[in-house]
Amino acid sequence: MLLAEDDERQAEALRRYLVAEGHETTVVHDGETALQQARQQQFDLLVLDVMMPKLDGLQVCRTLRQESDVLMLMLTARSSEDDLLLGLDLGADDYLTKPFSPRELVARIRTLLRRVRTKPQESPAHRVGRLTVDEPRRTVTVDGIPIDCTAGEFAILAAMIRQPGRVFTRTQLLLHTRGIDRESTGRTIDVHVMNLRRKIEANPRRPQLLLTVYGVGYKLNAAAP
Amino acid sequence: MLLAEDDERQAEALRRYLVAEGHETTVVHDGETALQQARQQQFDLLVLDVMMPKLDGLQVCRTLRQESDVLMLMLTARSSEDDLLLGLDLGADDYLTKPFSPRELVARIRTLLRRVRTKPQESPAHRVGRLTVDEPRRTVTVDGIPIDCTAGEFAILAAMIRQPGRVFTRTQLLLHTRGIDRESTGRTIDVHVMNLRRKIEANPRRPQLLLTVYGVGYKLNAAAP
DNA sequence: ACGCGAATATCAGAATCCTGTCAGGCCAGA
DNA sequence: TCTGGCCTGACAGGATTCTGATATTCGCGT
Repeated sequence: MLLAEDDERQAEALRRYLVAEGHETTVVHDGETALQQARQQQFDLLVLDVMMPKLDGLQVCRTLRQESDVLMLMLTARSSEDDLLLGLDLGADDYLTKPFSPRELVARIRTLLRRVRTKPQESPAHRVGRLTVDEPRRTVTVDGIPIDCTAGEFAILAAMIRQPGRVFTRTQLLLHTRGIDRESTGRTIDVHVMNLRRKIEANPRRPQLLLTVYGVGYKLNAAAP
Repeated sequence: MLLAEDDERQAEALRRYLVAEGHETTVVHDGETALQQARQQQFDLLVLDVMMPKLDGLQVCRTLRQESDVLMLMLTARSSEDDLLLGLDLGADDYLTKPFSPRELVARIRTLLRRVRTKPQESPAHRVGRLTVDEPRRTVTVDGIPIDCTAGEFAILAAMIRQPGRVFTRTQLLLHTRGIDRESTGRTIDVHVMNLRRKIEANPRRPQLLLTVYGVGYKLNAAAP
């Protein structure tokens, strides 16, 4: 779970509450970092304060909703109805007005999570052919043999194995490695892919798993032995 | 959608609001009838007032949650936190305290529905006759046999299969392949179409799928075997 | 049915773009 | 400071796209 709240004291109080409830919680203090983290890691839920430096919660919400279906719960000090409606319309899944009790936050979180958890039974480790990627553990194996991956390499693999077969452009992959939406004319992604192939492919010259889609980007071969 | 609210005046006001939003709405005035209706019909969402005759909203919620995963939104006049927590823990998906504005109700409903609707959205593969085009995967099949396409060829097919039967001019198709508006007097598109026909048509000389519209451009035959 | 001009199909070489790969510099953490 | 990872720019080989020229087909008027 990601908690984005710029008031450090309040953030810490909430974090303890959440951890006590059994939620692994990452805390950030501004919108930009929140966006970056959310793009790099797959959280089960984001708790976003509306008022934050650099990028406010509403902007983070709107931006992320374009890219993902992750659950988002907004916190606001303001109680104006318009803000509330705006938040929900932007794609937030719930909304809480300060001051609120930690118990209520926890209850709403439980409700949101129950809704998604009862639907897709997600297995902890993704698998495609002889390749497995375990996101929580950050481990990669090929034929059961563990592979050492750097952070960037893992981000690319994780993004791709979430939707095997789907084609990702370099820009999309950059989003997952760096979080920031930055244009890059360079060969960054290519280099990462090359390094990955050296690690996971039997013959890096003839990739079986990590395929290139000429003129577009890369994809994982969903139909691999 | 099922609306269970014992105050007839308020029920009618909400019903109008919901209908205006495009929701087919059934109204009942007590918990027993609500339960009965919900068991008979499959609603996309139940809006339950907590205070109702015969069976209150919390009881309806608890009972139904044993039997189904239907979305439930609770309305309550009481604002005590305990009631709120109870409602959510019983399995409600959202909770609204009176007085609330109809706009807020509508916004929350939209949020709840969006979440479930975006879930079973997994088959974005277009199909016309024996041809299928899967955009995220960038795959093309004819009679289930995968076809190799270049980026430009795929762009043309994808554009056309989004609106089968519609005629595209060469200029429009160029826009899809090159992205930018660029004048071309040449035979570029014709060449791509020819290459495509070789790949997807049984007899490229007598196209069945990718038809030419003399003097205008090309189209996909929407009525293909 | 026939012929004519215009539009399209086809071909192959040229021009362009894309990727794989390498080496060097930069940056942050140990 | 040192190390490992990341980014950048350059280059070559290869795939794709474009460009003309030429052949074929179409629409239409006779």
